[in-house]
Amino acid sequence: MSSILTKEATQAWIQLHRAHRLLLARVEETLKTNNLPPLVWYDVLFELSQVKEDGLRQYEIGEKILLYKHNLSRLLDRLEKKHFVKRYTSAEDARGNRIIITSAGIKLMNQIWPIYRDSIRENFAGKLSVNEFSELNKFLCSILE
Amino acid sequence: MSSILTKEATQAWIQLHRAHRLLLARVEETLKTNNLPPLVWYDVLFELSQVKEDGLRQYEIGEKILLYKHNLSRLLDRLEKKHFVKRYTSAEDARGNRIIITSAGIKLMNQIWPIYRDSIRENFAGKLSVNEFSELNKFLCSILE
DNA sequence: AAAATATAGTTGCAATTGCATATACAATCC
DNA sequence: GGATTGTATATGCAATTGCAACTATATTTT
Repeated sequence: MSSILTKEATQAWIQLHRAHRLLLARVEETLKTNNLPPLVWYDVLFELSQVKEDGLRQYEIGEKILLYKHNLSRLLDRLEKKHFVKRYTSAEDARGNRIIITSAGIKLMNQIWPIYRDSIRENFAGKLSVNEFSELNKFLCSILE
Repeated sequence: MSSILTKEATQAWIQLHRAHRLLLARVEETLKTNNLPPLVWYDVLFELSQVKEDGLRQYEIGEKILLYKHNLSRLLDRLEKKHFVKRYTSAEDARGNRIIITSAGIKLMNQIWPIYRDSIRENFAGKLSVNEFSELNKFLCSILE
């Protein structure tokens, strides 16, 4: 609760948010200029692509990508309207539905990834060594615990 | 341009964004339950409080907190309507204006900070040692270069 | 110095997000 | 097993954000 707030922690806090904002803005800009949808579409499609054919529940996607459930619900509306995902009801729990990615969704993912990847390369991957990224990742994981 | 995208860099990329989203969500939630405005209000007021009495230009604030100019313009509308900041025209450059923080703005900042600080303490400051935060900060600064 | 270009900020409108509440089903309690 | 509480998702509405175009002034070019 009342751990000390050092100068170092404060500085890291500020830089963390600056880094995120700047990097995200650059990726979004690149996607936009390539006529691709916002990054969060990719995030959802990616999570869906990682699982077997019976897909994911909305709340499972929400936990992975950290989005309010009502916003996810409407994001899925948009994705479904464009046929990138499909909702279907499963007997398992009739309150909700399961979401699966369609082949069009996979195709879109494959369109987005090379652009996204280049943006990560250009803005991020060259800035630190492998060991430094490994350290950075370790720190961030500790923070998320 | 085409630096290699290692597993380590990719992992760090993902964790960076997860960490940001989670931490920001927690801070915003805490602010809200304390009937305080969103964090970006604090960001603006803080930047204004760091400078002398003649304030900042909009584009200067924008550079610091990384916000589109049109969104900043309207954020300042809201802040000005509540008398937390004031716009005034300076002879220096008649295209724009300068923004200063009011005493009410300073008061609001001082209300937000203890809550914000507690949230940083609780969700962030205890997770790493001083040296680790220092390293983390160093890495993040390298990324921002 | 007039014309062309760039910069600072604003505004209308559409899309998205946040907030509160609603609906529908599940799980638990008595 | 009926009532209560909890969970999963959806929806109406207001606030915010993103996008494109616009106004006004500065700067640069010729």
